[in-house]
Amino acid sequence: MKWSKSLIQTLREDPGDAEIDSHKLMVRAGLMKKVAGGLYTYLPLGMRVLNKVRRIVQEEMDRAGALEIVMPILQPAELWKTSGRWDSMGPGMFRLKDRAAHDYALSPTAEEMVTDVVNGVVSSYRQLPVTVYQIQWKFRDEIRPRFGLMRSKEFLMKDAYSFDTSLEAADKSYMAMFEAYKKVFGRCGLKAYPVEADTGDIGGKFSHEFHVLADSGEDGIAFCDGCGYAANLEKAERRAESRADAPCGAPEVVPTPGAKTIDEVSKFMGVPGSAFVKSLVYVADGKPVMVCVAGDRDVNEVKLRHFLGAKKVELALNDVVLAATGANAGSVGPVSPADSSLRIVCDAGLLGAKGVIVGANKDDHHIKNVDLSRDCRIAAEDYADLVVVRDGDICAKCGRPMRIRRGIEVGHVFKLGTKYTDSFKATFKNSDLKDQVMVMGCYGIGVSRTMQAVIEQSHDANGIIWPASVAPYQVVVENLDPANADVTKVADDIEAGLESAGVDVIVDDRPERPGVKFKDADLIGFPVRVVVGAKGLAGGVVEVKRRRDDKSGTVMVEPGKAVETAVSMLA
RNA sequence: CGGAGCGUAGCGCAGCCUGGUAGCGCGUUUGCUUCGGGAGCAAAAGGCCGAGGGUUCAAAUCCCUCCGCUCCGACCA
Repeated sequence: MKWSKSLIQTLREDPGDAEIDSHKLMVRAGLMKKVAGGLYTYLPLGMRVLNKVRRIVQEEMDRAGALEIVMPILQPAELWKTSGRWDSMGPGMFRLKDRAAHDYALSPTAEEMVTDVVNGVVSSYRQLPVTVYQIQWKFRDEIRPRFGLMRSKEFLMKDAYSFDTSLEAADKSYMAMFEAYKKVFGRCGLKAYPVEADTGDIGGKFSHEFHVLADSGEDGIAFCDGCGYAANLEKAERRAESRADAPCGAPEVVPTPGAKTIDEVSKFMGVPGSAFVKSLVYVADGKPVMVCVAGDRDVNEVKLRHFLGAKKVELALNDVVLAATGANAGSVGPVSPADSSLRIVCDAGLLGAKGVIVGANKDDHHIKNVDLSRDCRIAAEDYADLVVVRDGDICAKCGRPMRIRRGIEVGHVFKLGTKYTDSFKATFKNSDLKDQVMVMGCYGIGVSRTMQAVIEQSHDANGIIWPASVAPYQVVVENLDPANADVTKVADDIEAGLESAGVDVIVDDRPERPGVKFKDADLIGFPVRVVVGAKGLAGGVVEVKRRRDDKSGTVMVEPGKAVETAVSMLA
C-alpha cells in the first residue's frame, strides 16, 4: 500500500474534545473521526485495526469451540417483554417503532434473542453443550458518552452465549471462555486482569471482568498481592477487624449547630472523621433501614443490597428519614431512633466501637461517648462488610493488605444460570425424555473498546506504539526520496518482499520532508520502520528500527537484508 | 435530568464585554528555495460566525427561543 493512496489524515493538534491520551491519539493518528457525541466513523487505518482485533477474537472463539452466528440489531419488543427487560432496561436501550407502530429495540445485548434462537434449534441433550457467538454492533443510549470509544453510543461487541445441560456442565463452558479471553487479550498485546465482579442488571450468579489497568479507567479494582485476589470495587470484600476501643463514659448530647456532614461536624468538634459513625437511612424494597459505617468510609450499595437480600436499595428521601429517626439527614444516628422498630445494620468494622460520636436523632445535635453495643439495638447478625474497599484494607482471603487501581473493562464473563432460559422456556429432552431447562452463560468483549485500550496501554509522547498483532500496518517503509528512481526502486522492492512474507506494509511515498514522515510514522505507531534514503543507499544501507526502541535500536543493513531484519523485529 | 462552559474556514482558536471592513495558527493548492526529526518566502482557495426570531440605520457581537457539543455527579463491553 502506498501512503499517498491511503486516505491517512494526521493532525498536529489534539482534538478539543478529547480528555485521555488514547482518544486524542486515535483522532490525531487518523484512525477515526467523530460524527456526533458517542458516534464515530472508522477511517481506513482504524478499520484495519478493528478488523485485526476482530480476527483475533474470532480465531480464539472458534478454537474454544464457539460457533459464529449473526443476529439482527433491530429486535422485536416481544423478546424483551418475555424476559421483562423491556421495562427493566430503562432509557439505556434505544427503542423505535416501525410503520405499523410495532415496538423494536436496537440491541444493547442479545440474551433474549439468542435464547429464542437456540431454543428453536436445540431439542435434545445430544446437541449440548453449545456456545454461539457474534461480533455485532451494539447500541446503548449512554447517559454520558465519553473518552472516544471507551463509552460510546454505538460499539462493536463480541457476545457469546453458552447453553448446557446442568450447572456443573456450565462451569466448563465458562472456563473455556475464561481461558479464551486470556488468549484474546494476550494476543492483542494487552495485560488484562480477570477480576471478580457483581453481576449487575443482567442477572445471574457469578462473574469475572477483564480489566486493563489505566489511570483513566472508569472502574476501581481491589488487588491483593498476597493471594492474587482481584475484584471490582462494587464487589470487593475486605476482612473487618473488630475494634478494641477503650471503655467510655456515659453518652453525652452535644449541640452541633449548622454542621451536617461528617467533615463539618468533625471540624466543629475538632476530632477526626474516623471518630464518627456515619448513619444513613436507605429504603430497601420499600422498607427503611439505617446503615452505619465509620465516619471516614463509604457505603457500598451493592454489598448492602446483597446483604439485605433486596432487589433495590436507594437513599431515603428526607421525609422518610425524619419519620424513621426523628431528625433530618445530618443529625441521625443509631441511638434510639424515633421508629424503635427501625432495623439498623452496621459495617463489621464497627464491631466493638466505643467512645464514638453519632447523630443524636435531634436536629443539630450529636452524641459522644457512644458504645454501640451498650447504647444501640443492633443485632449481632446485622454486622457485615458493607463499605467500599479502600487502599490498605485487609484481604478477606489471605489477610494481607490490598491496593486499589483503576481499570478499563474490556471483557466480562457471566454464569447466568436459568434466568433467560426459564422465561423463554428454553428446554431440551434429557435422556429420560423429560424436558429440562438449559443453563446459560454469557460472555462479552468490547472489540472497539479493546482497540482503544491497547493505545491507552501502549503509547508515548510521540504517539501510539502498536503491538504487531493489531497494528494497521506492521511495517512502514519510508521512501525519503520518492523523486529518486533508485531510492524508490529499493523501497518498492522491500515492500514487495515484505508482502510476500505475509507482512502488512505501507510505503510512505509522499513528497514530504523526512521530519514530517518520521513524526507521522511515530504518531501512528507502526511497529517497525524501514528508512530508505539516498544517503544511506550511497553507503549501501537502509535503516530498520522498532517503534518502541530509541535511536540506539536502529540497525543498518544492506537493502537485501531489510525484509528479513524487519520480520525478525516483528517477532 | 441537575450544575458549569462552548458552538466563528477541514482542525485548533482569537474577535463578543464596549455593535460598524471576519481574523490568526495548522492543514490544503501553486511557484521558487530547501531537504535525515513537524522548513522558508511569495501567491491563492476556503465562512449562511449552530438555527430561528427580536432590538438597531447597522448584529459574530445585545435580547429571546430552539438545536448541538464538552466538562463535573447516578449506567456498562
